[in-house]
Formats: sequence, structure tokens, C-alpha cells
Amino acid sequence: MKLTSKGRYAVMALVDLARFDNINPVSLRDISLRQGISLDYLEQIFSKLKKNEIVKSIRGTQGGYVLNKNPNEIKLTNIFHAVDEKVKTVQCKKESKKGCNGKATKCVTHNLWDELEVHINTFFENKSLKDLLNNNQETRV
Amino acid sequence: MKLTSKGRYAVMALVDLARFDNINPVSLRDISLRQGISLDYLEQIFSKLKKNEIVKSIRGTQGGYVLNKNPNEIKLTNIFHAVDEKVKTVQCKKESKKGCNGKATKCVTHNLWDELEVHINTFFENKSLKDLLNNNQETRV
DNA sequence: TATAAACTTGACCATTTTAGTCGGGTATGT
DNA sequence: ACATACCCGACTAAAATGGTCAAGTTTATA
Repeated sequence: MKLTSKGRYAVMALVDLARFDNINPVSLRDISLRQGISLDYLEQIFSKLKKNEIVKSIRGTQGGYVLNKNPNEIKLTNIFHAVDEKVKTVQCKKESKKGCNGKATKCVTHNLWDELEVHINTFFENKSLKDLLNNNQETRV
Repeated sequence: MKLTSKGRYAVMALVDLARFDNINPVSLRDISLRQGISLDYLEQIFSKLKKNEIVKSIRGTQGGYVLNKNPNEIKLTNIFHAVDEKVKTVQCKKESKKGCNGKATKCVTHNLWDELEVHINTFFENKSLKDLLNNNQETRV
């Protein structure tokens, strides 16, 4: 199971972006400064976000990134998926149905991880960028 | 966030143990063979489970491990906690309340990870070893 | 009482993942 | 032209993971 700071940074950066992209594109430099995330690392992350059509880029001076969808359409699942954070726990071969560890039967925890995966994914399905924006209004800079 | 095979092995091993400890203690060697987990690695795991009073050990020939509680009293939370699987996502300093990344305000995702942590922990609070035993009766060896 | 089964402890280690850095690009507004 | 900003791929130090290995101690039982 992976849920590390790459996913966290992606969310932080997108929330930042959502707040400031009303008129102009937002540069990674600004996000980097405001959120305290390395610029080079942000570029890696945004490259993936772009490939997954979560953001659009505008090159050249005064360029930057803008959201490609409404904040309420961007679910956290989408974000994590984009940056390769796999919310995934089962090491067992899924396709085989039985025989997780070379044995003839499903390993005893197989169903458990499946359930957990669903549980977590549901949580992320139901959270959008918009929810985070509202949630943090009071602590806004 | 960590939820790796150490936690998975711990659960697998304890389910195995719960099935076979009716009369005699169960040796790690047997668990190792049945579950396909390295004996040396199991020893590390059980050392922690013992420290956390989830199992008891009986030394000497015919020795092994037995559960220290009823299966329905052993929650998955307890197991993961014992083997140092931290179901924990926030990198931010919790105690500081504000100032996650050296900034003056809470980072925008702070509340999110708190929520997720609660969400996952609830899942594990509500699952006991007994649930897993029942769940897998049909695929039993 | 010798022996083997089983737990106990701690050090060690190869591989993979993480969280970046670095160095070069290319596009474009002014 | 030039500075700003995106683009892209290679590289890397440090940590985590998933173990192995060695050298014990304890105790049932033949």
C-alpha cells in the first residue's frame, strides 16, 4: 500500500492552484514558494497531472497551469491515480482467484485487503477538490 | 502510510494460529510451512506480537505459540500496532496544530489525512480475528 | 541425561522505493 | 532578444522493506 508525500504534494498543489487560478495561470514557482515544495519535484508531479488531464499547461512568460475541470469534478481518486499512488493492499495475484502464495487456496487475508481497498477508495471517491477548498476556508492565508 | 506484508503476514499467521491452537501450542515451523512465510521472518513478527500480549509462547519441544486472548478480542488495530504498521498518513507535526511545513498555517491537506486515518482505523477497530476466521471457513484447507 | 524441537535475540544485508536534484532542453509574451 | 515558464530524462542519497544468519536458551521426552 502506498500513500506517500507525492500524493500529498499533488493534493496540496492542486488546492493551491484551485485558489489562485481564477484569472491567470498559476506558475509552479509560486506554488513551490507558497507550499514549500521543491520546484523540480513539482514539475514531475504536474507532468503526470497533465497526462491525466487534470490540469492544462500554458507555456511561455506569464504561463503556468490551470485546472482542466471544475474542482467538484476532480476526485481525490483521480489525483492519486494520476501520480501513481496505488491505493492497493493485496500482494496476492488477483486474477488467479485462488492460490495467492503458491498454495492451492486463497490466502486467509485476501478478502480482507479487498474490503479495505474498497473502503479506502470509497473515501477518496467521495472527496473532491472542492470539498477541500471549503474545508480550509478558515485557515486560508 | 505503511501497510505492508509484515502486517499481512502477522494477520495470516494469527489466523492460522487461531485455527490450530485448540489443544496444543502451534510452532512457527508449522505456520511457516502452511502459510509459506520464512521462519526467520515469522520469529521477528511473533517477538513483537508477544511483547504486545497478543500471543503467549511456550518453550521447549512441543512448544509453540498460543493466543493470549479470544479471537473476537483481538482487533486488527492491535495486530498492526504490534508489528509497527502505522496506519498514519500525516507527515505534519500534529502537536503544533498550525505550521505543518514551516509556514504559519496548517497545510491544506492536514484535515484530510486526519479524516482518512480515522476512516481506516474505524475499519480495523471493527474487524477482529474471529471475523476473519468465519469469513474464510469455506476456503479452509 | 542427551538430544532435538522450539523459542530468543541481535546483527546483518540486498533490493526497492522515496523524495528528491541536476542539466539540459522548448515555447512564448513583452 | 531575453526572461519566464513549461518539458523531459537521467541520476542519486537515504530510508524502508523483506528478509537471512548466527548463536544462543529452554524444556519435553526417549
